[in-house]
Amino acid sequence: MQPASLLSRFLPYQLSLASNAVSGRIAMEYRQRWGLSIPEWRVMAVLGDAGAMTQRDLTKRTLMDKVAVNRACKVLEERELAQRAPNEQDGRSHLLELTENGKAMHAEIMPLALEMEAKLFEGFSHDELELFRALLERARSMAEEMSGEDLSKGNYGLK
Amino acid sequence: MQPASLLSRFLPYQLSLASNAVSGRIAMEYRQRWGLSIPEWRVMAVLGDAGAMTQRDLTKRTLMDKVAVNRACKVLEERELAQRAPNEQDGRSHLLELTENGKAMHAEIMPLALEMEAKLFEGFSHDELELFRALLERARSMAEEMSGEDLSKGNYGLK
DNA sequence: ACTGGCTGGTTGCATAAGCAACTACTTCTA
DNA sequence: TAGAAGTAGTTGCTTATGCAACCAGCCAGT
Repeated sequence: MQPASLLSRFLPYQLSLASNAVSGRIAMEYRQRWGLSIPEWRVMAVLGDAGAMTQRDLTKRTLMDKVAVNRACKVLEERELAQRAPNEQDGRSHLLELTENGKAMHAEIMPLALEMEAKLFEGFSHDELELFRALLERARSMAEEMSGEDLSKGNYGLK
Repeated sequence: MQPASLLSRFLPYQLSLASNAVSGRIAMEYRQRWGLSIPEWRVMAVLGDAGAMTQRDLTKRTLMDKVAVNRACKVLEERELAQRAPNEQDGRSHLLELTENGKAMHAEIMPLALEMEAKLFEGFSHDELELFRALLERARSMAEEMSGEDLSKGNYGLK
């Protein structure tokens, strides 16, 4: 029943399982309550937190693919949660910002996010969580450093 | 340049970034060296570790979707890394086992896996790594427990 | 032994996500 | 200031991945 093999002790595997479970749980919550995907949620979180910005800024902030950002923005615009204003500085891009609807949703969304985070990691001390962050950060930087490329998006180095 | 927002402190987000980076790095390695995907690699790891078994056993051991297991097995069989023997106990299934080629590859693959794991997490003590495992395990069980379903495979509760 | 329900495996369909290519605009350089 | 080169955004294509549906073989209860 339980996988008692070498695989189950393999840390990258455990990391993948935990990430999938957590992401899946959160995705389900946002999808059921507000019909938002994770990319859409991330864009809303950043716009609500930092105010109007271009898609380029959003890709930097979220570390998502520019296509993912674009598609998320399109959906948010169609749902009238965000709107695009002309960018005076650069005619190629627009400034994205939350609408009143979007701001209202953002105000509901963030508390739930923090609540879920707290629930998922309850029972661990502040120090343990900081160590956890440090380990995650280190694993990520080691993985990226080993190849010099950004591996977070399915580009398996086979351009 | 750097994302200095609330999002970047959100633990599920950090977890996702780390997992993607690590998985991407490992996937690249296996793909470049042996042309194996992660599901294929996992199946080989389990078969090499625990010997012949059915696809059903493999889904239990790897915690992957049965379709993913099936497709991985099909590829391994076509590449003559694994073969299917009739299952005396149950006419619906077959027993999968590594071929000589498969065993030879397995013998190369596992050391590299452990080496990569060591590299990714070098600089942390044994205790820190055990705590890391515990945190990952806890996050996973909390996420699964919250919904009572298996969320690891993209089923976002919308059956 | 037969029938209904169950389970392992397989296939097809739908969706998500990434890359390449393209357009429109900007910026650099001569 | 004209042309070259670079960049933001967009669209289309390809691949990966999950679920639903299906088939074949197993196993109760009768």
